[in-house]
Formats: sequence, structure tokens, C-alpha cells
Amino acid sequence: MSNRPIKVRFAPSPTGDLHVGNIRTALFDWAYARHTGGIFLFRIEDTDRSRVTDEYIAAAIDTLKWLGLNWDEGPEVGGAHGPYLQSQRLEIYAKWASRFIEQGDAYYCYCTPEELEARREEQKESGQAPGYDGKCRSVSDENRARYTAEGREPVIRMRMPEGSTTFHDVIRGECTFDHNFVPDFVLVRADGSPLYTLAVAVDDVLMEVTHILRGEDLLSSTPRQIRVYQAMGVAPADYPLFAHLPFVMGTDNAKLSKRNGETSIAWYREQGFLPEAICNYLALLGWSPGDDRENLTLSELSELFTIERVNANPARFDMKKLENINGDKIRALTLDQFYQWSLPFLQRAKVVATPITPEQELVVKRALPIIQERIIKLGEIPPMLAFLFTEKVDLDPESVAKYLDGESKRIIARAIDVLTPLPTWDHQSIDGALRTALIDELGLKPRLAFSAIRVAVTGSHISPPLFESMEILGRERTLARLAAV
RNA sequence: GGCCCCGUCGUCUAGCGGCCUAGGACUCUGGCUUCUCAAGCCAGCUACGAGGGUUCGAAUCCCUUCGGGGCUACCA
Repeated sequence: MSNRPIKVRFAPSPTGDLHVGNIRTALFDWAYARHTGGIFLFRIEDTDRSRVTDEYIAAAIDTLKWLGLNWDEGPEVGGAHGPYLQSQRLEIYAKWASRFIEQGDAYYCYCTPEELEARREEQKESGQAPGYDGKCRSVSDENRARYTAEGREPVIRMRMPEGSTTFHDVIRGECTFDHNFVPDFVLVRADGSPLYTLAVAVDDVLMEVTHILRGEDLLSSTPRQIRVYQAMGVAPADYPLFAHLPFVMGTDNAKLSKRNGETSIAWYREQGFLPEAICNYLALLGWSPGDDRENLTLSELSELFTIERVNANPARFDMKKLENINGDKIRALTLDQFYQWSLPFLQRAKVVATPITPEQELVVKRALPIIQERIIKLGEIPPMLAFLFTEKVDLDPESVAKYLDGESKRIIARAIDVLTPLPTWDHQSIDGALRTALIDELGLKPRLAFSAIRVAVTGSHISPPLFESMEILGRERTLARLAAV
């Protein structure tokens, strides 16, 4: 590891929206870099341009920013080792590939995909480990000429020597892979484009990455990466340190994927999860601070995070716990913060205008405190507050059937009587007047009496606190609604 | 199939040989509070996959077994 500064990279291949697993990795990468005072590098692995699109790349950048995982080197911010899109580094990979050829570390392979497939089938049938058989390791000049004449375009393959590769994984300890199960792998496609196997290793070396924290699925590809380091002439002491993170799994016990749960971070954002809640929850998936603390801010996370405390076993994603944490984070917001987060949701739902009017802003700011402790996602705000911004409430049929009967007519009439002449229109006065008139004098059960009024005023038997709601709604509109039922 | 990784309450985890009749959080159940819904508070249910060792003593170390997962591409 010599004495280079710590540099941790997050290098996704955006073949879609970033998902939960990606973000967990990004979070750990970021937290470790911040914890150690090192550098957080963000690189886009787009060597497979048939699957990675510009839109996905832009979305990935946006998502990381939204989460607050700011990077020191990478797209938009630049750095001394750019560019940070692999598709813009093609000459670099080509140069190294040809050097590997010259050194004899790699060789041209003329086998066609069909031939390889056929031989793999044979290997499987005869009980051998499937993998490249080394046919093209040595090709005679006349054969090479013949292949070329046949129009075969070769790939470049790395030669795996006899023996094994051993490396230390910070999370899993010593890992050894026998090269019998690490076949010669392709570095460059027939069309000349590089593969992940080449680009990832070259970039990690060139960009002076010291720590590679990534998904467990890459564990068995590590020997190949180390093989490239060797070919590049990197001293073993300068290899990056590996830490293979356990999976985040879906409820169906398979690696969390598009098929078995909500994986796209975009979805969580639309639902109204706060970035800090997502980060807090994800941090707890595979890591813990060691004490009983669970509610952590992003900066606390970066203070406490160490790789040593990362678990080796996979974690199941639990929406309920995420929601619980999100609710906690929402409750911890200041009114102003809560307002800033709420506004886009209210506007998108057309509950308020865009831009919001001063009158609406006033109402929203008065109403937010009474709903803050009763929502778990920002997306719940618009339906909860809609009754304040409409002239005519939508009465929920179920609520009407349950609470607006013959008895309720009497309750509401009485309410109108005492509310109309009320000297001051605030929730304490409303509360007092109604309680006296309905509970004390009419002898009604509070639950029953107030439910009738609640339905008439808010449209539903489930609502924010009634008297505060009436106060915010205003006397005129409250009385109108009572009179309307 | 082969290679590799993993195995504590339903879920996330604490635990790194005695402090564990296994702690916390979420979920769930019951109760309190109460104008609904929440929030809050209190209580409760529930776990060391199994079998062998090592040891005075094992959730913690070793082996086997079972179970889950990953990789096995001219994807990453």
C-alpha cells in the first residue's frame, strides 16, 4: 500500500437507474474515503456501450448528488487522472493491451463464439470445468494467416499462468483461487473495444486507487484483476486492497434485483424517502457502529465507518425498517427544511400552484407541523393536506356511511350554533366550545361527536388533528362545510 | 456439475472462550394515552441450522453435514 493517500472508488456500470445495491456500495465507498480523510473517486464503467446509455450516466450522477455522496475526482469535478468515463479512455486500454501482447502476457485468440460455445458444451458433458482451453495460446504463422484469410477477427486473451492467486480481502480474510478455475479471459473484443476485465484493472492502477470496496459478485474475478496488475508491472505491495461487500437481497432471498422488489433509487425518491434516511438505512445493511446507535446522520456515518465492522453475510432489504427511519428523519426536520422537501410533492400533485402563492405558502407552513409526526413518506403529504386547498371537499363514501347519519345532523347543527359566534378562531377556543356543547351538554362520546365534524370538514374520518385543521381552514370555510352536509 | 462466499430472534444486527438463563432496532401482539390517524410510553412473543470434536467452560476455535447465495460471457 506504500505511502499513497487513501483513494476509494465507486465505479458503477449504469445499465439502468442506480439501484439499492449500487447505492449501498457507493455509500460505503464514500464513507470510508471520508472517514480516512482520503479521496472519493467516481468513475463510470461504460465499456459496454450497448447497455450503458448517456441518460443512465446522467441519472447516476444526479442520484449520487441527490444522496449527498459528493466525490473529489470524477465526472463534472474532474481530477488529475481523467477522463472518468471509460468510453473516453479507449486509447489507454489499447496501448496496454498491445503491450501485454508484446510481453507475451496476452495473445490473439481466433476462436469464434460458436466454436467456444461448442467446446464449453463438450467440457460440461465430460465433467470438466468449463472455460477457455488455451487453444490459441500458440498459433503458428501459417494458421494465423489462414485465420486472417478466413476473415476471423481475433480477441485478445490474457494468459493465466499455472498456479494460484492469493489475496487478502479485508472482510473475508485470505482468499485463494486455483488457476485451473480461472481460465484465460478476454481483454479486448474482436471489434477492438476493451472489456471490464482490462479497463477496471488499468484504471484502478492509473488512478492510484488504494481500496476497492465492491459487491461480493466480483470476488471471483479478483484473480483476473491481479493478473492484469502483474502484467502492468505493478509491485504486489502497490495492489489495491480488496473488500467484497455482502449482497443486499430481496425478500425472495435472491440478490435484490429489478425482479424482486423496488430497487431503483428513483422510485424511493418519488415516494418521498429522504436521502439521509436511505443512507442511514443502507448503512445498517451489512455494517453497524458496534454500539446500539441506529439513527445516524451522514456525517456521523462517515465518522464511524470502518471496513472492519462490515459483515460478511448478506442482508435482506426490509422496507418497514426503512420507512421507520424515514419517519424519524422527517420528524427531525425543522419546519423550514420540511417545507422545502414538501413543496415539490405538493406542486406535482397540483395541491398548490407552481409557483406557490403567498397565501398557499402560509397555509402549508401552518399545516405542516400538525402532520409532521404522522407521515412516513413525503408522498403522503398532498392527500393529507388537499382538503385545505379546495373549495368543496371530496367526501369519502366510507367515512360518510360510518359517521354521517341522522344523529350527526344534530351534532353538526349544534356545532354551527356554538362556532358561529365564537370570539376567537383558534384551536383552543374551538376545542373548548365544541367540548362544552357536545360532550358536556349533549352527553355525546367525544369520538362519535368529533368524527361527524371531522368527516364534514376534512372529508374523511382520518385526518390531521381536527381543531387545528379547522383553525387553519378558517371560520368561513369550516362553517360552510358543516352547513353543506 | 465445478469453483467460491455466507449461516445469531420473522428482518437488520451486538457478540470476537467465561460478563449470554444471548443485548438493541424494525416488524408483530397486548396495554396506556387519546378528537381520528399517527407519534409517544410500557409489556410480551421469537434466535445461536444440525452433528461431532477442542476446552474446566463455546454463539464464539476445528471438522463434517445441511441450507442459502454468487461466479462459471467477446456483461459488469
